[in-house]
Amino acid sequence: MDGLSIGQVARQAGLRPSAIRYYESIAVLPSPRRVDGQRRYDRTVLDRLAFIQIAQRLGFTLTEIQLLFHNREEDAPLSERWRGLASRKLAEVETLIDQALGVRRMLTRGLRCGCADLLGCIDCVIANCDSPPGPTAPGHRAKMRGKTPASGT
Amino acid sequence: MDGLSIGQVARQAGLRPSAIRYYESIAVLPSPRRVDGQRRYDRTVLDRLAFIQIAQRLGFTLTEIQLLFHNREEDAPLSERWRGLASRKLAEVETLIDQALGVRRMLTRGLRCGCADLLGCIDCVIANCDSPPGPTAPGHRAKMRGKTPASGT
DNA sequence: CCTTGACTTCAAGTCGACTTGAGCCTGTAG
DNA sequence: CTACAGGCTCAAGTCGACTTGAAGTCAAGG
Repeated sequence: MDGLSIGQVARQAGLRPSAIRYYESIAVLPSPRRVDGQRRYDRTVLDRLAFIQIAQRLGFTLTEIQLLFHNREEDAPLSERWRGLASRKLAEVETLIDQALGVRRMLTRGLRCGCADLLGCIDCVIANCDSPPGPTAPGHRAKMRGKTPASGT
Repeated sequence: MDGLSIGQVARQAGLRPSAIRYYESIAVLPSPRRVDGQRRYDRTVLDRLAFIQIAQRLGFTLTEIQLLFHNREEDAPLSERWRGLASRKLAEVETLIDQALGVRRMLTRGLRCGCADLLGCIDCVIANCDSPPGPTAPGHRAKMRGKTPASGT
């Protein structure tokens, strides 16, 4: 058969057909050619979907992803806006990576130390101790505070 | 004043008071003591909130976070369930980090190369080229396929 | 005194990301 | 021929995570 059906694509991407139709409806995926009214995709769509899924996990909204994809449309100064968005997102991804490394540390430590839950572990990890939920090591708290202040009006 | 008001906490955490009340209502935050009917927090709540925000960005749901926090309740074999959840999450965080590194590469390359948008860049990056959206470097596509198949019935 | 601002509760609304359902068409297998 | 597995559209429903609105309490200040 010449091209993938929506079902095949869905299966290979780990999605439901409805999700793919939805992506198309919001222009995150291009509308593919039709054979007899049915969508036919080529394999490159799988790369797109893979990227979309990862980007989503990284906190991109579908709207942002859509912008990343075809910013060329419109009268925008061609790649200019893309670069803006992309570099902003790059920064976000970098801080996300930092934070993820932090959480990884937290979880690894948490699993190694004796805490019964994160409540203990947070203090424990913040205090940089490797040991049980002990009384409390002194003051160097507040470390991973680094969010976007944002959230206007 | 003895303890932080909900407004102060919200401001410092970059949230709205309503979000904090919401967290309390779903038991992600413990119900704090009240003075004259009003909530009074101590500063440790800020650490909790910082953790919550990061965990959310990493894809944890509030429900999961709630479980991470007080798994000690209930008849669960104490830290056992916590460890289960935590190590599952640890694995997720690790693959997330990998993927984030991948996306970072993609964005950096994209910004360095001449592509007008991600459509070009995806191919470009997958093809591992450093150059413009050229005709197409040959066949080594499909690289970053590594998701959880998941998504049952 | 009365307004203002910050707080309270509770119900309902919103937004993003899908899913589900109704009603229809179509190609293949028994 | 009929059944059944897909596919199609479009509208409505769902879920998580909050926000908003209505209606009320309370303390400080002009």
